[in-house]
Amino acid sequence: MLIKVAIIDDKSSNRNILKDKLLRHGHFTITVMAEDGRDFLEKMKNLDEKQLPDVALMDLEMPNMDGVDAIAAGSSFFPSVKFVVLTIFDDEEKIFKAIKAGAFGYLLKDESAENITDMLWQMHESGVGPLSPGIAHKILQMVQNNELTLVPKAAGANQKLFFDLTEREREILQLLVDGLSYKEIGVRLSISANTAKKHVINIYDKLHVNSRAQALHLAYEKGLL
Amino acid sequence: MLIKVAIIDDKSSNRNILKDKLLRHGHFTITVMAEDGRDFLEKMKNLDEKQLPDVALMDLEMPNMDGVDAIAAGSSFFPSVKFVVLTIFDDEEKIFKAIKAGAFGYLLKDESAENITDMLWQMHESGVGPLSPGIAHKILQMVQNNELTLVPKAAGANQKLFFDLTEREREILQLLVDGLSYKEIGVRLSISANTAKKHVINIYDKLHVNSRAQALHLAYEKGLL
DNA sequence: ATTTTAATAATCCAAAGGGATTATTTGCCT
DNA sequence: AGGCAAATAATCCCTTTGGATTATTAAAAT
Repeated sequence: MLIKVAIIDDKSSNRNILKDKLLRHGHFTITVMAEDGRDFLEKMKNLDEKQLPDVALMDLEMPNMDGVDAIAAGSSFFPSVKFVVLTIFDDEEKIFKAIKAGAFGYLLKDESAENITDMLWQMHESGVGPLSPGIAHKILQMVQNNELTLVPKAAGANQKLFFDLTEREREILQLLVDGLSYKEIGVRLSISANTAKKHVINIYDKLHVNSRAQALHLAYEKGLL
Repeated sequence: MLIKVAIIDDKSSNRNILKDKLLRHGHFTITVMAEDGRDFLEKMKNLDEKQLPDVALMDLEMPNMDGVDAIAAGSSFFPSVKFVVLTIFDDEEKIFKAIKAGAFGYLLKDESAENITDMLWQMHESGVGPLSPGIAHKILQMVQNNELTLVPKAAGANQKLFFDLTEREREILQLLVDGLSYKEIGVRLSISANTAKKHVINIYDKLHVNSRAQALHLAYEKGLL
């Protein structure tokens, strides 16, 4: 089974070199190539499930939309994709932001071709996010320097009592949360946009709201997702 | 030049196996063996400079004085020594405490003999603290789960992690999250609905989305509120 | 067997939302 | 003093939503 990879880098030479490295390894296939974050998200939207990458190798500094923003948006809208930073930058600010945005790993470009492919392969085998040693070290130092500190996790009894939504309605609510329009919901579920709309209005009725935003608010606040 | 190593572990079999592994590698010599933290500090006091270890491989759970306390005290009194945790424990609490105490690295005992000696050798060569991949992964997750958070280093420096929203825009995003329409936002902030709308569209621009639902999705997922 | 519920779908209408553009004012930075 | 970013506001245009209503079908409950 080939690992599907997306490559996002503003320099075409970088993209092509990386592509060659990965293809030569034999376990990877490239399904998306993009030259910046905007281009990447654009291309991801028009991708069918089969082509959805397993991994997105993301450069950080890019025009239009940088890597951190692309990871934040991408990891939110495509949660199955593992976003791995691949960059020359190793300053703490960028590392922290990228991780916070949802990066699953952080690799430095001065890593050898073998190391990069190996670490990605390891990630696929073990499910463990790849980190260049220098980055791991930086993170340790951030903790030691009190730049990072432990936050007591708010122990919350997470009870999800639904507002008597039917299964179909919960399914559609989830798509609302994901930001789809009636049309898109229709396509996704193979029903007409009109029917999708009818469901949504029924949901509003049950939740006693009258807009998407309010429905999402409730859904998030009350843990209906 | 041989790397001088201290081994601190309460089980003598562990100590001896580890010692053999390191000696077999050829680049290491063992200058201290101790069976707990207290024993370790005791022996370190009565050591001349020549014998001072470069690295201390420290188990965590030990009688009398555990590894965390030993690292805290040891890294304070012997700052030239790199303390590396070597343990079977990988729970977040222990990881965090050990790092906080001054651990320079954190290795898991299920790592192969070659990996451990290699990583210690790497550490000596590059000055970078060794981390088992599983530990690195745990730390990433801690950051992502908001269990670790960036401490405001310069007081007041308002953290805008990504998307660079202005204060006004964050304020308006919050109102979007609360389900208000342009009109309502206008009334609430004493501005025209048109201006509210302009702000919202600017927010969409920065978040790279094009609907309320998508904006809320990002806001919730990435904690922009 | 019949009633009820859920899912499907369509149509009409008014309101709100999204996008592009242009313009003015304010305060901050150099 | 001049330049620049942010907040304010309006207008035009088109799409999407939200709401109400009606209708058909399949499945579940009574």
